Order: sequence, then C-alpha cells, then structure tokens
Amino acid sequence: MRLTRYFLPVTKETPADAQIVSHQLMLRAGLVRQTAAGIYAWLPLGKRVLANIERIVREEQDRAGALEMLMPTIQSADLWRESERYDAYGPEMLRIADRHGREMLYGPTNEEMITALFRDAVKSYRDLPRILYHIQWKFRDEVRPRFGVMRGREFLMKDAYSFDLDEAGARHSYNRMFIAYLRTFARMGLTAIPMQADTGPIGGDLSHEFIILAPSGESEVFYHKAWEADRAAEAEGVDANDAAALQAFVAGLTNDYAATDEKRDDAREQAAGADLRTSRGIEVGHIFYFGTKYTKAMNMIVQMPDGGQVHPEMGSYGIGVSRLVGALIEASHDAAGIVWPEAVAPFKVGLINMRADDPRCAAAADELYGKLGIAGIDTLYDDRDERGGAKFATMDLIGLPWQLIVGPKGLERGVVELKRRATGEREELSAESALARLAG
RNA sequence: CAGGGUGUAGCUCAGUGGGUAGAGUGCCCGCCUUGGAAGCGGGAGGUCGCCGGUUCGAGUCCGGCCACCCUGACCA
Repeated sequence: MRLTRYFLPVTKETPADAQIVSHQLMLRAGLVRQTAAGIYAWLPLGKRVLANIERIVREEQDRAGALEMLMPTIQSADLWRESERYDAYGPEMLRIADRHGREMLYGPTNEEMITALFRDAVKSYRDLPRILYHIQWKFRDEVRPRFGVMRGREFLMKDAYSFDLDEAGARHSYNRMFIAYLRTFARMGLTAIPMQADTGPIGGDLSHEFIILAPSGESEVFYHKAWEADRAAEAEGVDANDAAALQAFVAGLTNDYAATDEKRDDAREQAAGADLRTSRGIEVGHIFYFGTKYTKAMNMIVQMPDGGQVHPEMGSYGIGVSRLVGALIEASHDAAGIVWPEAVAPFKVGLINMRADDPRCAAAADELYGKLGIAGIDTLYDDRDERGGAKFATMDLIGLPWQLIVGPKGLERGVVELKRRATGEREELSAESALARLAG
C-alpha cells in the first residue's frame, strides 16, 4: 500500500482525552477514532490489526474443533425473559424498541440465543458434544467507559459455547478451550496466564481468567515463574481428543500458582517461595463452566440412549478481540510508538523512500515495492514527499516490525537499510538480500 | 451512579475589567532544503458545545441543558 493513497491520520501531539498509553497511541497512530463515549470507529490500519487478531482466534478455535457461526447483535427481550435475565441484567443492557414497540436489546452476550438455537435443533445425545462460536460486536452500557478500546461500551468478542451430556464431557470441552487459549495468545506474542476465577454458584475449579502481563496493566497479579515459559509449546504433544491425557496436562499446568489480587493464596505463595513473581495484568479472556443453568431455565432436553433425558452441560469461553488491540500495545510499545508483534502487525514492512524527489531513489524504492508485492509481503510504502525524519517518526509510531530504507547514500554503494523496529538494530545489505530476509 | 473537571481553528491550548478571537502545530501555495517530525514567505480555516436571560454590546456575567474526561463503585 502506498501511503500517498492510504488513510492514515497520525498526530504528533497526544490527544487530551486519552490517558493510558495504548489509547494515546491508538489515536496518534490512526488506528481508531472515538465517535461517542466508549464507541470507536476502526480506521484502515486498526482494522487490519483487528482482522489479524480475529484470524488467529478463528484458526485456534477451528483447530480445537469449535464451529464458527454468526449470531445477530440485536436480540428480542422475550428470549431473555426465558432465562429470567431480562430483568436481572440491569442498566448495562442497552434496551431499544423497534417501530412496532417491540422490546429489543443490543446483545451483551449470547448464552440465551445459542441455547435457544441449539435447543430447537437438537434432541438427541448423538448431536453432542458440540462447541459453537462466533466473533461479533457486543454492547454493554458501562457506567464509565475508559482506557480506550480496553473498556469500551461496544466491543468485538469471540464467544464460544460448549454443550455436553455430562460434567466429565463439559470438563473435556473446557480443557480443549483452555489449551486453545494458551495457543491463541502465544501466537500473538503475548504471555497469557490462566488464573483461577470466581465460578459463581456452581463452584469447582472450572473458571479461569487469562491475564496478559503488561507493566501498565489494570490489576496486580502473582504467579509462579514457570508461567513465563511458553506453555502452549508444552501442549504440543498432548492429544486433545484424549480426555484423560488432556485433563492430566491441564491439571499439571494449573498446579503452578497464578492469582489475581483478589484471589491470592498465602500458603501457595509461600510454597512458591523465590519462584513467586508479581506483575501487572490485563484480562483478555475468560472461560467458565456453568452447567445446566440455561438448559434447565430454557428447557433444553436431549434423549439419551437408555431412554432417559438430560439437560446438557454448558460452558462459555470469551476472548476480548478489540480489547486485545489495546492490550497488545500496553504490552509492547516504547517512547517512539507501538511495537507490533509480527503476527498481528498491520503490515510486515514499512518501506521508506528517503528522497521522493530523487528519480534514482524513487525508482529503486518503486522497484523494491513491486518485488515485495510479488513476494506477498504486506508492505506500507511511504512514498510521500516528506523529509526522512518525518517518515522515520511515522514508521516508529505505527510500529511495523521492519523498516526498509532506500536512500541516496546507500544506493551509491548498492545497499539498502533494514531496521528492526523492536530493537532498533540496523543492517545494510543489498536489495535482494533484504527481500530474501523479509520473505523468510 | 456519586464526586470533580473540561467544552474556543483538524490537534494542543491562550483569551485581562464585557467592546464581534489568538498562538503553536497541522493543512494549502511558492521558495529553499533533505538520514530522525523544528528553514523562509504567503494563505485558508472558528455559529467560541446548545438554548435562553442580563446588557447598547456576551467567548467572557446569570440560568438551564448536552457532550466528553478524571477519581471511586462496577466490569470481557
């Protein structure tokens, strides 16, 4: 993409409304614009990041055997009356009326809808287990939106719902998602730690919040140093279809202490001893098992082989997709701007033509741009007639992993410069070598 | 929701005792420059959040409303 044809409104100054660094950088780097309190428009660069996160989430959900679907944003109040949550939910639910005066709402979550859909279509044990998911916009009318997209009112979320015949099956589904979450966040370059969370009225150990470590995180977290390793890699040898093996693996992992501020455990912290670590964290995912809460309330029954009938056991599994954009920036930025992990970066390479008015320089940059395109490398080409300093500053701000710099000085010697955004390392090499490096 | 704060140019902000509005930056044109956003000259751009009141006259004073932000409670 040529920058002269792109829509990238960057600003040098920090917008007054933004307090935390991710929010400031998202506005400055032209990722989003706020349109109302807690509601954001995603500009082209931000949309690309969102799409990359979605893609990783989708691939890992599919790999875990979950089935993608898409449920609406607008739901009817009657559906929520079935579970008796319509009155229970409170003012966080955005309630609206259609032209006929029918009561509708902008969905804050989809348990009722998925339960109704699955209930109406499934009557036999043969159709279970299943895990269904979708990636959809939600709305929760937060009293006080803040932190940019990290705590907006409208947000993009992946939510999955599992249906099983019994609790053992539900635990297996839970464990599948547990592993999928480790993989998902690891692929984004994040250290995400599952921490025991409140399970509500059901109790047990089947609820975890996935917290990513970020110095500017919203809450304080405590964990065993074992969590600093790549646990998703440890899961590679585990057969997710083998319920016992999977359970043993998850049990082994969760044996390593990890807790949020509210759930600290003195005894376990003392046991961890010198291996105890503390950090700040941001919640990016939450998985939990809630049994038959909805299947009973909404009367979902399946026939069992022995003629009996059961209410399926459910779990639900959320990932805050739009929140992750902010969380990733909190976890990865420096004084100059964003530092995108390569897997989610909006473009892999920022190509800089140092001298737009120098025909040789422009021709060399144009040629490189063409070759990058043929090689299938996502490139943002700064072909503006600006000074080098302005181009460097823009590239550093938007945080593309690589900067490829074409300037008259280097061309004299037949080299271009490749700079790694994360470390600032620079290297001079031939255009061909640079291409080969970036293609790898 | 309670408490507090702020609304003036795209952005960051000034605006004295009431007299119809400014800076920096950004943007446009020209020149000059060219390896880290900072050269020179010229120019465009504002119903001073909205409604009402006081006044000869309101960005400024008074009343009401709206929006946004901060702290807390709450939360993917």
